Amino acid sequence: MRKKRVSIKDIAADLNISVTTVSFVLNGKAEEKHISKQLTKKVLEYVEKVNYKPNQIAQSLRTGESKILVFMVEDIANSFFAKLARLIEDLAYKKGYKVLFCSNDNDDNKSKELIHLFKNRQVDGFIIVPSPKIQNTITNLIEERIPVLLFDRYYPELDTNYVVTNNAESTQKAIEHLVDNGFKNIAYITLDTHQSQMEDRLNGYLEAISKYGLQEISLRLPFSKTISNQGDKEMKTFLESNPEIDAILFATNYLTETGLEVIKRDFPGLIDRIGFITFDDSHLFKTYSPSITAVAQPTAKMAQEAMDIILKLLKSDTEIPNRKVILESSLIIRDSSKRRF
Amino acid sequence: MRKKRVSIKDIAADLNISVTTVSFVLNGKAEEKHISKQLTKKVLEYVEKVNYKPNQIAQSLRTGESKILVFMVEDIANSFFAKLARLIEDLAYKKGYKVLFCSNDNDDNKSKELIHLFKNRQVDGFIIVPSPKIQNTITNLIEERIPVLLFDRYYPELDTNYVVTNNAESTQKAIEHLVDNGFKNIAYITLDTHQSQMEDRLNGYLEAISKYGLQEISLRLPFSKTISNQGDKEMKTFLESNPEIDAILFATNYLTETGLEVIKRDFPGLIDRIGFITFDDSHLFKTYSPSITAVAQPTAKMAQEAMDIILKLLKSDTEIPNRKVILESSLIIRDSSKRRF
DNA sequence: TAAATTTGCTAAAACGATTTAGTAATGTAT
DNA sequence: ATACATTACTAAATCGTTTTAGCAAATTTA
Repeated sequence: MRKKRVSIKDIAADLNISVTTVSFVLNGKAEEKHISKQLTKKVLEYVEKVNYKPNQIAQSLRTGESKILVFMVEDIANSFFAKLARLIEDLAYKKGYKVLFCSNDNDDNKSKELIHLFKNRQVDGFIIVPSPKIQNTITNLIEERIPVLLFDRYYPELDTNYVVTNNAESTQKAIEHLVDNGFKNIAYITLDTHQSQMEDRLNGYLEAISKYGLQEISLRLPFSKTISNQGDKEMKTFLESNPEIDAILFATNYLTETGLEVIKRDFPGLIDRIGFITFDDSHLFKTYSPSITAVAQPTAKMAQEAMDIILKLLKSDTEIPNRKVILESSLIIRDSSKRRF
Repeated sequence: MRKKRVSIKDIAADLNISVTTVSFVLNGKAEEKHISKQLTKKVLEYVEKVNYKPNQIAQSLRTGESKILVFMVEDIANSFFAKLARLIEDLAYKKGYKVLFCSNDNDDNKSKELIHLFKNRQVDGFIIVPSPKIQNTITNLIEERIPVLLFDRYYPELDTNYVVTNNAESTQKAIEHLVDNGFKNIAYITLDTHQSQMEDRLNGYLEAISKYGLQEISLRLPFSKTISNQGDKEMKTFLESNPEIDAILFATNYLTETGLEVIKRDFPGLIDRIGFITFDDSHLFKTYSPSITAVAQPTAKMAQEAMDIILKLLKSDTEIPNRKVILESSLIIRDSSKRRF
């Protein structure tokens, strides 16, 4: 049998006063509600003594606030999202919010289910890395005036708050850098999805390619939930049938992992002859052979902006103009993208 | 103004019946409570029509159950824990539980604060990667009969449920493997903490060393919250002052990251001459140069066992015997630990 | 046909907080 | 002396469920 926790009622009974009084004192309204200094002190001391902590579930039911935020990502095991999760966790706790993380696998049904689940738990707000087509669900949230913020990707046709990075410019810069280093046949390996982050990255690549009058050589892999070895075979045939390739840009981190495997296994020595850039940095890229050039997204800033926005939404009851934040990624240049000879 | 959600009361009013009846129907007790088939059907259909979903906060308040589990780790950004988080998330959701992840930075105060925080939120259970000295807080939880499970590390003096891996045997095997490959001066780089997982790993190393009559060469770095470049300088001087070292075993993943940086930066070529093994595998180790041998903990099994245990605890009101699960890690042998010449 | 049982349903308490709308007692202004 | 304000506090409603206890009508049993 679980020991009964002390409630505000117990305190009131023990002190022979009403729960109202206790509640007022606990909520710092003693003065405003004309509770005498002595009684206030007495209550506070007793509360301290019995180590009373209010039941947050009851508070939530009464106030409608849960002090819980949801951070929904594609996959919390992905290092990019894990990193962000940690940053957001820290910022949220500082403001008295807890964070429920969940992974949607970029799947619409899962996203919707999760959102409904959390609505019923009265979470206070959502930071969402949206799957391809959940505009309606997002719209519903907005109409119900629940704070929502899209993250990492957004819907161009939907007027919402979002925090993303300058994806097009980033790939563009990456390609320019490769061109500067003498690479001419630059391949791009991405996912076959129309989500903004990927479309933007692709557009950046295409624009840069056309700007320099280069050939487009791209591989668009279907999105699959099994992240490991995604597109293994496709990449191999792609590289075999395009032997002119002298540089590759990968659109996201797990594609890069597979890419490195394929290259190292099936094309020995190639890694040291081609230009190689990936989206999303990893600790190990610094010491990899060759060290890997990466587009690093400003995770700390992204988390900070996200929290700023969601907190603002939480505070104001009145409609406030949507904020659309686009942060700059930086190209961390390492050996893999330099002409080496 | 947030649109008011439909409540069980609304439904009762709309159908001109009592909330009790609605509740019974919704909870599948229609038959047991002798609610007629027709009325049951009517209620169900109406509920479906207005898309009613019970308010879980109210349910929690009434039942004392929140359907929320806490998974407290050292750092959710650490790939080992992020991976586990995802596995646990998936298992929990299948059973109707949500998971709150939080990071304690291996700090006792933070751990305690978090635990208190969540107790007030009436979470149903805790899976905890405990910081060095929170035995008392854990004991309190147990005494309050709240389901707890220690994870990744445990307190030998505390009789609790836990899921860990065979750390001592793992490092022992790792050293044996290095010995088999002709390495003789095997260094061990670890954290200066007395937590079980690290003590066990150290003991495994020491036993193996003494078994083969080798010299102990170990570096114990103070634990620090800033994970990046932890012990950078110490490692450098350690390697400089122990030039006889021909192999290194790293006790945990972030030490390995720093280790690789130091070796690649300050001791060019060394990585190809020494034996190198790390605890915790990474995708990139497979294609690293040289590919890195790693002790891989059975994350999927760990998560599964953890959920099994916590679910059992959640179900039974009666005391059940503590389960102490020790799972086997596997040594994934790659080039870095082989004698190469 | 009376008693007992079953059927079909509901009123109201409870979970633990917050908050509105009071009351009684005292103090102040006119 | 009367009206008005202020002080110090509280009763009761409320949030949205679950659950206990119970009632009236219909049905079965004796």
